[in-house]
Amino acid sequence: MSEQATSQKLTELAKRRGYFFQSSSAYGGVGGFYTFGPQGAALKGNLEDAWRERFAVSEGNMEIDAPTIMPEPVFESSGHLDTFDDMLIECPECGESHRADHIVEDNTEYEDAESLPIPEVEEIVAEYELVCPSCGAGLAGQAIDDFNLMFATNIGPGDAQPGYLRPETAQGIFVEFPRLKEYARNTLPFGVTQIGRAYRNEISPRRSIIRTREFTQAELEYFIDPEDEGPDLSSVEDVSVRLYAVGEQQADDGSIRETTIGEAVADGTIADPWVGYFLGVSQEWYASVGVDMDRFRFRQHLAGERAHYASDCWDAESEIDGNWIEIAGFAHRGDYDLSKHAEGSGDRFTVFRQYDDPQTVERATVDPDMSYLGPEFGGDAGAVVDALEDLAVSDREAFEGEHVEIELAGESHEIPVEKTGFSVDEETIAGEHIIPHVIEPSFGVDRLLYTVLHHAYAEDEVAGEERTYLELEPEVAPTFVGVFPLQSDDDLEATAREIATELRAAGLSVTYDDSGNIGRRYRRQDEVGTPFCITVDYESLEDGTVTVRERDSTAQKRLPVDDLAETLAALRAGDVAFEALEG
RNA sequence: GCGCGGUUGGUCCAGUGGUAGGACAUUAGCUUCCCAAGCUAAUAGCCCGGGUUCAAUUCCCGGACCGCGCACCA
Repeated sequence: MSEQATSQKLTELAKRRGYFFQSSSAYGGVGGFYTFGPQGAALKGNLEDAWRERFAVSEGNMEIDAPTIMPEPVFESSGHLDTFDDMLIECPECGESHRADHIVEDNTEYEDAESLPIPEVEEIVAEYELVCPSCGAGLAGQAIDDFNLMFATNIGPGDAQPGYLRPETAQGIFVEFPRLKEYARNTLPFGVTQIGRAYRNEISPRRSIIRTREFTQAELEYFIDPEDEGPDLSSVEDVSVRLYAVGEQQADDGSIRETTIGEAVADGTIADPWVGYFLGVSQEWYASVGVDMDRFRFRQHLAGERAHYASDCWDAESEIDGNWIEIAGFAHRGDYDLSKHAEGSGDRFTVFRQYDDPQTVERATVDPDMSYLGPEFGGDAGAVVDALEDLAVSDREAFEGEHVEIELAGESHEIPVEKTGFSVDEETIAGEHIIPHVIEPSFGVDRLLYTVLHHAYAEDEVAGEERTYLELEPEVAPTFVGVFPLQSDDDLEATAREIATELRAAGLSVTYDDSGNIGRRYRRQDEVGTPFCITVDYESLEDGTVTVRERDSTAQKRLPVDDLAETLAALRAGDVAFEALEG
């Protein structure tokens, strides 16, 4: 079976069995939007729960849930208004679209064409007689399209304030930093997670749910002290990883570096130990939810590819149809985001770092007697105070005599020292305000879901009949167990329904099915990836046991109904293997 | 956004200037003591708009959507 065929079969299966499908198709459909069906929504929820458990709960991080619409100034500060705004110019000859700002920068002395207004760029194109990079046709007179990847909207009625649907969830965390740091009791490091939707008005959505206009991200923003030397790597240093670092990419000979997190951090391949830590945690987590590690790697961003503020950046990639797709990004963003929001908002986006040993400094200050300076200098009194303050800092000795001399507008004035309130005090400085740095692991949930389905897709033969099944991990499988009566029979059906009800009460995702023969029902569950099926037969009515059948092996065991909920819960949690069960 | 190809029951496809057929799936009944079996029946479809025509699912034009290539993917 070719990879291409797998992808087509998977899309067909996803539609037929309720994993995902094009939205609004009754109205002709709309590009780049997908609805997750009953199975897909459950799988997505399970993946999000697993992510939350690993990256929020286990790590001791805080989860928040911010709005998807934010006002324009947020995106002015974050840089998205500029960088998500493309100037496209279309060639009248060959019809290809190009970035007008790039053409201008490449062929003229203008260096930052992106920041110029569109009419000006159009003028430059005409003035320099710039041509299409593809076919050489002249571009003068062609209109430049302003294309912003962010969805714009208005907040409130009337002269509403402009807002945008967030193009990434991260800003919802960054803008709330001043409050979030309070919840973290002003101590670094701390992490904040968010699982939510983000929106990008893609020019050309493609390839099923891999590139859509509305998608779900699971992001962690981990705030560290800029001088932080990194985490304890002992829990991840032995994790084997496949790294497609800059060197391998430049060699372009298909090589990949097989190493461990510990080694890669030690030899500097992974520049930042925090990034290394999250790569290790993520790889193990990906494996636990069913990503095939033979079709998984970490790829380092090339210098020209990463954002200017990111010092080291890696993507997690999975292989689909022979292509590598990005399913997560890991970036050291420095203090870029918090600095920008501090600048844009005027709020303080810092944490107070106490020194190990408080520093004591001597400070010379003045506390002038205004009842003297006021009458004496009138409107110039304020300027006199400023001059005294400056002088206290720059020249304490000036205050040693009876009078202190200051210059004001070229004139010299003498002021009695006793009226200046001059004093030298010891002051203790306990620490300083610092802007934390941010490590950002950012996961694409939809692409993960697609990868998990793709990697789970399997075909085999059972008793001479072809079978399609999804080898989903029990922890994330949307339906965990199917319950069937062996055949049409009131007693069997009643017992089977009872068992289904009990298992649901125990918190398991159960489906009941009495339609068609038993084999057909097994195949139905195989195709949606249900890991276990339970069949009630006549023996069950007598001795209280049922057949439990495992999806991947199709092996069966007879197990007592009394322990069923407990046994299944253990199977789901991975505490026990099916082969190891007595029965 | 450009180019090429495509769009017919739930799914995958065939086909036609006189409004359609198969396979699988689904539902009901029969059968069936563990892997898509069999029999009977039922449900269900020509992407949207305009044009040509006595008549358009079919031909033409435009649009939407899907796939692939180019571009884009901070």
